[in-house]
Amino acid sequence: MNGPSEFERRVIAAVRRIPPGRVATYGDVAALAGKPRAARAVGNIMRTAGVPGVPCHRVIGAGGAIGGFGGNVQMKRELLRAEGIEVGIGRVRGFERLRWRPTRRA
DNA sequence: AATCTGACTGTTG
DNA sequence: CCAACAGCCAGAT
Repeated sequence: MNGPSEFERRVIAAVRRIPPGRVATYGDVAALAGKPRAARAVGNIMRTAGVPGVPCHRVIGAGGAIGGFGGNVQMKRELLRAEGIEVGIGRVRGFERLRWRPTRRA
């Protein structure tokens, strides 16, 4: 059984070092992993990994799209709010959108 | 090895 | 401002 690939490990490490109260976009994490264009792959890893201790709820879409959270988007929003990030409800390509603006570049 | 999928993103209409 | 389309990427089947 193959362990996590280097890319996956890098992505997890990047997400892991996102400080509380701060967030990063999938593109930012991808860039930190060395592939600024692999935002989609990052999302896939978040979806499959599900590693405890990784604040995956701090990773959001570039336009403020909250993405997913095992379908518990509400919980993800609550977690972000618990970290002092007030979010509003909007709509970005059919997904929920946060009112706050991502830092763009961790 | 080829094909499909999707927690993305930027551009167009 | 919102919806749809196209482009890109790594992992899974």
